[in-house]
Order: sequence, then structure tokens, then C-alpha cells
Amino acid sequence: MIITSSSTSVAANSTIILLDKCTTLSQVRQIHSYMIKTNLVTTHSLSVAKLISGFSESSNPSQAVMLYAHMLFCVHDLKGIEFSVPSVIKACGRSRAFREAHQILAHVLKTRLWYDPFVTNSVVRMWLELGEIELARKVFDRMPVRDLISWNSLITGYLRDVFMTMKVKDVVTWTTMISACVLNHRPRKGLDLFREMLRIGIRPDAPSIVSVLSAIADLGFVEEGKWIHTYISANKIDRSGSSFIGSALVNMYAKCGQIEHAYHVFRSISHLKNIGDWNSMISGFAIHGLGHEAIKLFLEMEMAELKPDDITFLGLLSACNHGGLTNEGQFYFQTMQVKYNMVPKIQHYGCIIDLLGRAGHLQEALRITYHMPLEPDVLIWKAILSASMKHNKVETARIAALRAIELDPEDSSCYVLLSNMYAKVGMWDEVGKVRTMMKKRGVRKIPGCSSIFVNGKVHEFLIGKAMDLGDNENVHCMIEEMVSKLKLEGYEPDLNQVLLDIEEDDEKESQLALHSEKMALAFGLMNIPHGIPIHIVKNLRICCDCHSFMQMVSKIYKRRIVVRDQNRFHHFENGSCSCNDHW
DNA sequence: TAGAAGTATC
Repeated sequence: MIITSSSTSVAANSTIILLDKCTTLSQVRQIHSYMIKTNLVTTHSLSVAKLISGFSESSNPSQAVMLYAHMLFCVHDLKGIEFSVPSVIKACGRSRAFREAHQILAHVLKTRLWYDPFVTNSVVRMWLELGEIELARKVFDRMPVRDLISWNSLITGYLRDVFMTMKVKDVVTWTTMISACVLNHRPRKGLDLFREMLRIGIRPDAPSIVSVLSAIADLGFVEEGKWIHTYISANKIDRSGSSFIGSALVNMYAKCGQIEHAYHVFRSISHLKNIGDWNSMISGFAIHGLGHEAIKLFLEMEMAELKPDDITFLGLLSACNHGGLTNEGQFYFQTMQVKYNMVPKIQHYGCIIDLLGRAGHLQEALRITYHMPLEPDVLIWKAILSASMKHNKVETARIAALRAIELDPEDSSCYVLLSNMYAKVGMWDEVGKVRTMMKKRGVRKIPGCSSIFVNGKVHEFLIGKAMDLGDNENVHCMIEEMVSKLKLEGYEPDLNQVLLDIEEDDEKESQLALHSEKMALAFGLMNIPHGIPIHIVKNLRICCDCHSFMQMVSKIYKRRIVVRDQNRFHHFENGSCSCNDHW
């Protein structure tokens, strides 16, 4: 557990680490009063809230409950302690503290906290975590405000409950759960379930393998993927023409950054390749920015007289988009309509609009947006927004952002992009307004998270924070070293990338240096031997500063770096990136 | 007895 603020002193960090190891209330009390005395933590709510929230996610969540109780009884003038309630509720669930769970619910019911969906949703999740489906339902039925999160929690709870109560489960039961996890963006849970299924002796079949490969592809864990690949061969899992295994393997290797391996698997498919096999390979080339390779494969497919479908064209257009092949993209957008008589779907429009926008043809992109036979969706407006930002069209960006927000008010990325644009041109008042709008609507920015596989283990990083505490301090030192080394070579931090309205450039710079992908990179440099590429997976799009940072590191440290961001792969080598700054 | 659960997507 650690405080996330970059300005936190090393002393405070060490003390908090110490706190994390306490097992009794008296120990927590002792150290906490020491922190107050030495001014490491004031009795102000913010630092206590951080402590409690940190504890609630730590390996010993009961400490959050203890500290909260301690604060309530011993520090009477503590303002804002109610902000810690959701963390305490979470901690009750995680530490299986039934008695405290009932107590805190009684407290919530008596106060205005009952009208805060953030709090009541936490209560629902707590009961579900504790296996109390009926109690969760009772709270759900009675809570005054229900939002999407409330419904999602309940569905997940019911699903898990049904699954847990089934005494006899077969491979289909497990596969249903695994694919539900993948669909709900919980690939790690899906992989865990697959392992559990193997452990209890259920033999996987083709669909279960396909599901878990999809989870692994999302995670980018190539070692796990190789293990499944070996398992398929050793156990002669069905690889007939009707199977999806070929395409799932190609997809897995491509999304794990091993495009050559994906291609090798594609070529070695022994049965007559089905459309899915081709589509996976074309889409694989697309995320690696290999536009020409995708086109070549498409032509080969045509030669083989295989009829492309809408996903083939989406892959192809996306490949042209990521490869910067503007003319080719427009040509194939026509081809699908004229030669193949296909009606483009919203996704095809999205792709071609994005392609035109990136290439600087913003007017043409807008023309299509306003004249297409379908209603433009949020992704199209986001494409227009990105293009406008890239070419400094503030007014178009503003219109596009507002349309996107109107269509999906809960999508934080639209607000972030808009705020990003205002920040870029220094309109800090507008940045503030966007932030207020987000706050009012309860929209929260998705935190950037990067992961890296080192020595058989996945290490995750959030901004300024290694999930594995042991890594944290070394990584911070390494980043400092890297920044100074790069500055000597001309690196200038791109402070426009910092979305917060921070006045001081120093503070902006330290925020920037702590981006999760830089943390993962520093960790990789320290722990991955020379000659072996450093693979990083990021949940969001890589920012411009991190992109140029990686380019420079690849040159100065003579390392190959492969980053998979939300959209595509970036292969950094000798100072340049495979995306040619086109992403 | 077969079937269910499964891939590729801006």
C-alpha cells in the first residue's frame, strides 16, 4: 500500500509501508499517532482517506476498518471522514468482516450517505463479496438512486452465485463463464477460471481453448499463449476446418506482439483456411501497422476465390489506416461497395473517417460524417475530435467532443480529449469547466495501467505506483536516471500532455515522468537482459511524450521496445517507431 | 444422440 501523490516524501512512504505490516489495532494507532506528530500525515481527511483507501486494497484490508474505527472514536474533529466510507465498506467485504458490515450499513441507513449511489453501490458489492445475495438484493431494491454500476454489480453477483452453487459443472459451464469474463473485459479472471478448470481435472475442448486464447490475447501474456499452443498439439485438440482454433492462435500471437509467429501459425494451418483464419491474420497485420502485408494477403485471398466479408474489409481498412495508406484505404472502401456489393457498416465509416482525419483531410472526413446514411456514433465523433486536435482545429474539436459526450455521457475519454485539447492551447479555464462537468456527472478518468512480463511474473504499474511494492523505489530512481540521460541528448518533456491544471512546470514534469508505461519501461530496462525486447501492454493510448521518450530510450539504451496500446502496436528501435508517428 | 460453450471489429 502506498500513497500515490508524487510529492509524498520517502519517509512517509516507508512509514506507510510499515503501517501496512501492522496486524493489531494498537500497532496501527501507534504508528498513526507517530505520523501525526511528525507531520507525515495530518489529521486532515485527505491523508486519512488515502490511508484507508490504500488499506482497503492491501493484502490486509481489515486495517482499513480498524483505522476508520480509530479515527471515529479518537479524533473527534475530523472533517470529511465520510469520504472514506466506500473504502471501509469495500474493506469489510474483502476482509469478511460481517459484524462491521452490518454496523456500517446501519450507519449508512441513518445518514445522508444512503442517498449517495457511490456508497450504496459499495454496499451491494460488499454483500455480494460476502456471498449474501439476498442482502445485496434487499439493498438494491431499496436504494434511492440506482445507476448502471448498481445493475452491473447485481448481474455479476447473480452469475457468480449460480456458478458457485452448481455442484456438477462440465466443460460447457466453465467455457460459458470464461467467455463471459472475456466479454466483460475481465480476461485475467477468465484465465484463472481456465486454470481452475484444469486443476479439478476437466479436459478442455476446442471452444474452451478458443475462449482462453481470447483472454490471453487481451492480456498479452505470450508465455501463457505458447503453453496453450503446446497443449493443443500435445492433446490433439480439434483443429479441423470448422474450428476457430487457427484464427484464435493467430489472433493471440498477433496481440501478444509476435506477428511473425502469428504468420507462421497462419501458414501452417493444415486444413483449408476458413474466412476467420484470413480475417485474424489481416487484422493482426493491421494492429502492427503492416498495411502492405495486409493488402498482399487480401489479394491472395481474392486469388483463392474466397469471398471477403465485412470483417475482412474492416481489417483491411484498419490496416490502411494504421499503415498511413490513405489512397489505398479509400480505394478499398470503394471496392467493398462497388466490386463486392457490400453496404458499409458504421465501423467501416468509422475507419475511413479516422483514416481521412489522420491524413489531414478533415473536410472530407466531416463531409462523410454529415452525409453518411447512418447516424454517426461516438467513435466517429472521437475520430473527428482526434483529427481536429492533431491539426489544431479548436472549434471543430469542441463540436465533435460535445457530440461525443452527448452520445455517451459516461465515456470519460471524450471529456479527457476535450480537456486535453484545451490544455494544449493553454485554455485552462475551459479545462476547469470540463473537469467540473465530469465531477458533476460522476464521470471518472480511467487510470492508465501498464503491464510487463518479467521472470515468469506479470508486473503492473499505475501512474507513479508499482502494484508490487518491492518494485516501486527502484523504478522511481531508474526513471530519474533515464530522464537526466535523455535530457542530455535533447529530450524535452512535453508538458502539454499533463491534463491537470498544475501551475508549476516541475510538478507537471514529475507527473509526466510517472506515466505507467514509463514505469514499466524502467522496470523492464532493469530486469530484462540486453538483446531481449521489452514488451509492454497499456490499457489506454500511449501519450505523445511517452512515445518520444520510448523512441529515445530505444536509441540511447540500444533496446528494442514493443508497446501495445489500446489501438495498436508500436515497435521502437534505434530511435524510431514502426508507426511512423501515425497512431 | 446431439447439443451447448468458441475466433477475426473503428
